[in-house]
Order: sequence, then C-alpha cells, then structure tokens
Amino acid sequence: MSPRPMTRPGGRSARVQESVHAAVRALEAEQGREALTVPLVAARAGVTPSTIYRRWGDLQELLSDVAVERLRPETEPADHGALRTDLEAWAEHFLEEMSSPPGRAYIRDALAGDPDGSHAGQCSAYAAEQVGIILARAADRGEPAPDAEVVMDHIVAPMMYRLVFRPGPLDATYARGLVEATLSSLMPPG
Amino acid sequence: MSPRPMTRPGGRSARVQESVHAAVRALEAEQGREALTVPLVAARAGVTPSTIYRRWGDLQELLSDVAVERLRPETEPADHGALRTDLEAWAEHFLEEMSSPPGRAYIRDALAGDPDGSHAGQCSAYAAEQVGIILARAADRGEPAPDAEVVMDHIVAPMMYRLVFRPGPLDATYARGLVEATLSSLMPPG
DNA sequence: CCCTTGAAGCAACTCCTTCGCCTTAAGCCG
DNA sequence: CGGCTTAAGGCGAAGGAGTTGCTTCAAGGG
Repeated sequence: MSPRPMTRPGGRSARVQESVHAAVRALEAEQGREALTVPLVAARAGVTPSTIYRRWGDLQELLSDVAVERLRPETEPADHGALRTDLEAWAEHFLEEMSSPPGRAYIRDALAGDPDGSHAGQCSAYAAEQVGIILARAADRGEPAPDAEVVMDHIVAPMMYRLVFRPGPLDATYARGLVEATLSSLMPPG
Repeated sequence: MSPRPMTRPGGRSARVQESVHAAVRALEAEQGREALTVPLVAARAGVTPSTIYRRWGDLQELLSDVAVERLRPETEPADHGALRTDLEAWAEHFLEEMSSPPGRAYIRDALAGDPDGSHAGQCSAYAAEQVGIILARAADRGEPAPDAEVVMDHIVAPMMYRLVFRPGPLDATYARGLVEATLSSLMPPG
C-alpha cells in the first residue's frame, strides 16, 4: 500500500505509517490542505521530517498515498436483484462520491503525487473490482451481461473523464444514461 | 493563456512569459524534468525567481502551463473525405501522441499543477474542437454523424481514462475499435 | 538469545520560497 | 506626443523546507 516496498510490514514501520496517515487526515480536517507541510505533518505524527521524506519522497506523494486510501470502496455494491438496477445504483453512487468536493480533491491528490501511475492504477482497480462483483452476480443469475472492459470504457471512463478534464456539474441522470446506453446496445431493440 | 489574469498582455509581460516557457523547454530537453527548479529556470530565462513565483505560484503550475501549450493541436484534423476515415485517423493520431512517453508526461504535468481544473479543461477543449471540425465536415457532406458529446464520451473518454488511470500499452487497434463501435451504434445494422 | 539489517532519529547544511520595498515600463489621457 | 497611474519585475534579506551522513533502534531470522 505504501509507495515504497515495505520489506518489514509489521511493528514500528506500520505504526509510523498509520501515525503519519492519521496526522495528514487530522491536519487536513483542521487546517485545510493548503496549510500542510511535511514538517507539520511530521510533528503531528511524532516522527522526524526525514522519515517522511525517505519513505514518501515529498508531500505530494504522501497526500496521494492518503487519497488512494480514502478512495478505496468500503463496501460491496448493493444487490438489487438485477443487473440494470445494480449498475444504475452503483454508477450513481460512484459519481456522487467522486464528484463531491472531497471526492474531487482526493482524485486530484491521487493523480498529482503519482510519478509512476501506480496510484491511478489502484483507483481504476477499485472500480473494476466493484464492477466485477456486479457482473459476476448477473452471471450467477443467468442474466446476459456486458464484459467488464465494456463497462469500464462506456460507463466508468466517461464519468471519470468528465470529472477530471471537464468543468461543470455531473448528476445521477448522466450516470443512469450511460448505464442505459450500455445495456441497450448489449441487447439491441431490433 | 497564463494562469493568472494578465491585464497587460503586451510588451514586457509577454516577453517574460515566452522567455520563461522557452527556458523550461530548453532545460527539460537538456537535463530532464527532475532537475528543474524555479531558480534554475529563472536564471536561464534571465528573470528573478520571485517573478516566476508571483506569476505562476510554483514550479508545478509553471510546468502545467507549459505542458498545456505543448498539448495544443498544431493542425486541423486531416480530411479523408468521409466521417469514418476522418475519425479513425484522428483517433489513432490522438492516441499515438498522447500515449507516447512525452505525451504521457505532458498530461501528467498538465493535471498535476492545475488547482482549479482550468488546464485540464483546456485539454479537453482542444480535443472537442478537433472533433467539432470533423463532425462539421461530415454535416457539410450530408453524412449522418453522432453528437460531439457522444464522440467525447465514447471515443475520447475511454482513451484518456486508460491513459491516465490504467497501466499497460494502447495501440491504434483500440482507437479504431472505439470509432467502429460508436459509428455502428449510430446506424444499427438492423 | 544474539546478529543482521532495514528503518527511524538527529543535526547540520543547502537552497528554495516568501515578503517588503523599490524600480521599471505598459497603457491611458490629456 | 509626453507625463501619469499602476501592474509587473528586480532585489535582498529572513525564514523554513528539503537533503544528507551518521548514529541508534528494533524486527525478523538463525
């Protein structure tokens, strides 16, 4: 989970990591992200600044690390009994979380301090995992379902592209529209 | 074009901006982006560091500014006489440029130093403009054509999502496939 | 229980970054 | 065309972020 290989995941290293992450979350809430500096976080976490520089490189990579953690889904997508409703509910929930001010900030942070793209990859892996669960359920029910790649390209990608690259609001209607279009192209009306 | 409102676009301000941009491009080419610092760029550009800090805020915003400039398309999309071939050629060209190492670096820089999303918005505006030209040509020819939003959602967004969020290579085949899928859903085979 | 070794603490140094003040010149208006 | 107003750039000092070598600590293995 940490950006650098942690050959000793237990004990002190883990405590330091958690302490630093907690310090970032606390200071973000108290003073806003603008006010964060590495020495400040270090002091709050009870470690020396050089520890943070050595493990994370710089403030941005640390913030990216914390942001990815917060973008991890906490629960499985709700089961509504049918592929269409499952996908609609998940897409609406996903878009709502991601387009909220904190959601946008986490995405921004996750991308900004991510020199090798691994944090961005983790974000899309989270979404792919949720989608996979929904599609597996559909398969269990015997419903025809699109491929996971199709869902990523036609539902997740447009939402995330708009979030990251285009100004302007996004609402649940847009998410539902993407789901409808994807499912109806799966089973043409003809 | 500059991140801060330029109430005096002419004369010295414009010269300083161009000089600083040129210094960034030169030092990037000579020493790599890792080596860049604000004082280094300032020295090369013949300005004082405080000028850069005042106009751009920090190194990342400056690099983002330069990156957006480099992502601006230099020519109109080629005219191949038909919507399908125009879109295919443009999508392939777009994906090839964006997925190249420098292209990926520019996208990363453009997003990283972009606190308010205006640079990201500029990037998508460039793509939308190119798409608009292609669609307008199709309309002139009397060809049925999808809406620009459909092209952005179904062709541009999947490519950019994969570029930014997913590891792994991307090739012209993928771009063509997106175009085919979009056009064939426009005119169902039935 | 000791040994190895990666990680954290410490401290000193470098240099990035900020800020106040002054100077320059762009754009305006008579 | 020539002075006037006012952004914007230059300069220098002060403060703090970021870096590094060395030392100390403790996790995990023998």
